[in-house]
Amino acid sequence: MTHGVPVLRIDLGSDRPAYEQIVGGLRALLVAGEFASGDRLPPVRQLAIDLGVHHNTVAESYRVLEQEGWLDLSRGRGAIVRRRPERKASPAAKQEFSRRLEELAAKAIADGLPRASVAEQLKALAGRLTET
Amino acid sequence: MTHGVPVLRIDLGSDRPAYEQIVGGLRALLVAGEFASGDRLPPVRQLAIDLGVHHNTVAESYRVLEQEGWLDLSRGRGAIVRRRPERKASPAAKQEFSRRLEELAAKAIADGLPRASVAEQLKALAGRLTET
DNA sequence: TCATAATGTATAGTGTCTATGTACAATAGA
DNA sequence: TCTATTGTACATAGACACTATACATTATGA
Repeated sequence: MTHGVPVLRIDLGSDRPAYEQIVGGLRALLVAGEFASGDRLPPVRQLAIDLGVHHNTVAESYRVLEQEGWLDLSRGRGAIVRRRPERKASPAAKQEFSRRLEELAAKAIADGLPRASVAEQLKALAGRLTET
Repeated sequence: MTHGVPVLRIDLGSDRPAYEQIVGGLRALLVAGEFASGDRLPPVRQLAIDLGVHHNTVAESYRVLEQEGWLDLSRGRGAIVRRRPERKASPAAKQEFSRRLEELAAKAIADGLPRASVAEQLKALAGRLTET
């Protein structure tokens, strides 16, 4: 009955689909190395309760991550984190990232964040990515 | 009959809604100061043809930008860029940006972009935002 | 072993969103 | 005024997001 700290939080009021927020949040944790290979993610029903959504919504998210190679899913056993082979970036992926990044920053500035503040966050993340 | 360079390009194959890509792309241009107050955006039908979508789809995008204060819309006259009062960033906006940024970077890395490359792009954008 | 709980999966239903087709209304320009 | 230009309104089709419910598989422990 481990009901420790929820792995994740989402914004139900957001116009962004819940399953997408879940995928994005978990992927970020996975990329950050927060889970070791063999670790088990919470059961869909448990995470669903924590987040306030239906368990099928969590299941859908898990399936996306399985598709991406992050998870092994099976009934009865759960969602197990997998060692995932590095993949080679497509040129499209790089361009997509570039575009989305620009749009995201523009949105933040449009929302009133000072450019300096946005730049600061960008540099901070860049630093976190290159350290070690 | 000015049919100069298209203002914008979108990816019709993307799972991202076309109108959202249009909004995001135009907003980025607006934030970058590519349009002066009083400039006219292309008529919905013209841009629709350039992008390969229905004119109502472009119209929906224009309406979003009008809602955000970027445009003045009216029949017969077109979509005119407006001077837009700066707004004060809500705490939620800052947190939202932070979260989205992390997820975006994680997605890029998951797609195979080297962390160094992602960091590079982040720093490059930060530089562009702070110059001048 | 066997019953039961735990866990992911399948399917159907409902409401919303996205994009389009078509017709309409307001403005500009000759 | 007449016509072209431009944004708008509304209906429709299809896809999508989320939920309810039942099912299949695996683990657990008596």
